[in-house]
Amino acid sequence: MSEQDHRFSPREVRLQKLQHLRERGIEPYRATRYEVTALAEQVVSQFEAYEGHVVRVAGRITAMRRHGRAAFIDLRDTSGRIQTHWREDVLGPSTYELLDDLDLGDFVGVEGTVFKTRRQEVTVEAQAVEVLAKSLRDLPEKRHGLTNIDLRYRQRYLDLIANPEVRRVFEIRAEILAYIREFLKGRGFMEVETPVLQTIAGGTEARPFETYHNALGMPLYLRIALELHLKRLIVGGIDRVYEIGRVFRNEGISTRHNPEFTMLELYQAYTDFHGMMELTESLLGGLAVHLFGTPDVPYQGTVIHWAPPYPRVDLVERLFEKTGVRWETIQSREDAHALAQRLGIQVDPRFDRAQVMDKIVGAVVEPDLVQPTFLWHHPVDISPLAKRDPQAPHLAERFELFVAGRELANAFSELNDPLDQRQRFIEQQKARLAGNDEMPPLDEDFLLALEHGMPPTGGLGLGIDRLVMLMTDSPSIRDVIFFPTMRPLA
RNA sequence: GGGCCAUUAGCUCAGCUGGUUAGAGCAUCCGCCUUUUAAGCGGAGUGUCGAAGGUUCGAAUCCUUCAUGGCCCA
Repeated sequence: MSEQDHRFSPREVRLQKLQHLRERGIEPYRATRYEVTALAEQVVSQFEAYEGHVVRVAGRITAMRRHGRAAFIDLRDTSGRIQTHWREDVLGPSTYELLDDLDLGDFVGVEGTVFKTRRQEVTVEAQAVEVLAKSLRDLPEKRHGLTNIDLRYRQRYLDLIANPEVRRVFEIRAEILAYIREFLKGRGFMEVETPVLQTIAGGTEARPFETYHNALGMPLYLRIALELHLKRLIVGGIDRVYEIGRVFRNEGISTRHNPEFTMLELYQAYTDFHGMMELTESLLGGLAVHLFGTPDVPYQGTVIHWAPPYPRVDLVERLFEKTGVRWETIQSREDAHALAQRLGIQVDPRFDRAQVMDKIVGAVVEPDLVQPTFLWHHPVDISPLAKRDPQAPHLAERFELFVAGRELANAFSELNDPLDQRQRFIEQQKARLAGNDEMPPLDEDFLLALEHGMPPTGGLGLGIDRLVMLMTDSPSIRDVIFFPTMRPLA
């Protein structure tokens, strides 16, 4: 290396080192396997068992402390960090000089004897080393890590290297998914996969992404919900069925919204929304205890108590308590906008009655629901797929679960009256024609399935990303999705 | 869509009431160092100050527009 090296970029310096290694007969990308006999964390935590024995460890170099003819080289593998010690008189000058061409970020394998240093650090005294891969780019600075939030999402691998706590969030995410699958298996549910590409994106109200199938010569849409296909499977006799899958909504991006996110939807025949409440409480209470050994989990400064039972709050009654207004007295779009104005709630003037009422509930009822709470008894006119309450036919057998003021789950006694369902779809078409472009088109194929007969069924949808946020104390949905949707760099 | 904020070295950041040649730590490069661990000691270079215009004798700094991102609102 000459004194002119400062004129080269970090990448150019590393390319020169790569070339130098090759000139010495070492090909850093040739190694295909390295027989690892111990993980870093094992050697450290089980030092007594490993002391004096030879181990083979492999990992990324995260620190180099050189002391002339000896050096401490930290390696990081999937389990953690271990220190290795390289001595020129042990390795021989030619091997020891490899250090001149190694950088932070390179992968090496080290074989050597386990010992403890004066400072009582468990260390591998290298007897043989092997270059396993060279890194051509600098890693983020180690003291502060990578804090540029944009880069953390765009180059998540650097975030994972620099900020070890990030990995913990995704480990919990994986554990949550595993627990849900285990729980549902225990209750006799079958996991299925249904189409992502659909000719009609229904099951909720949202703008879909549109694409085009060349061979069929027709537009297709990415699903916005799992609902309508899973109900077809209920019709087909799979009495307990669920899917955990990605759904796509062509809407804004925020700390709570990513255009693609993960939903759990499950359907159980011969039960209703009360059954779904019991299942939801049992699932979530058990999950918290499984993850943390306690049902009390902190979220953004508040402790959430996940243990069942959760309070049931009647939406219409709570709205009346908060505003003095009964939902059924708001008959028109104009009434709804007038109420919003009286309450000082800003709404899009183009909103129809149901959209305005939804906004009002969101503003006056939902923020108070910090501890897990079932908000139930939604009006039928905002619940097009839910059964009517026989005692109050304008209200639906439906609930939404709120936690930390946000909707986490949505469930109902599924509407299985094909004629009522058709009428509700027709109402949606009126709203669609009136300009509400979140309304799905009428789905004749689904109605055909319903007309063949669907048993009484309880259904539940639950936002996995929001659940992971709550369980990992993450303020943004981007903290629980490895690669959130980002505008590409120019 | 609206408001506020941010963008300076590979990374984390200072500098901003306009004023000499834009700084620090980590990382990098050179030299020394065989039990260090934010190793240490000595030396060196970091750069289209997000982009384009404008004001000015003079702009990282002030103004405008744009780009990207963040937070809040819709």
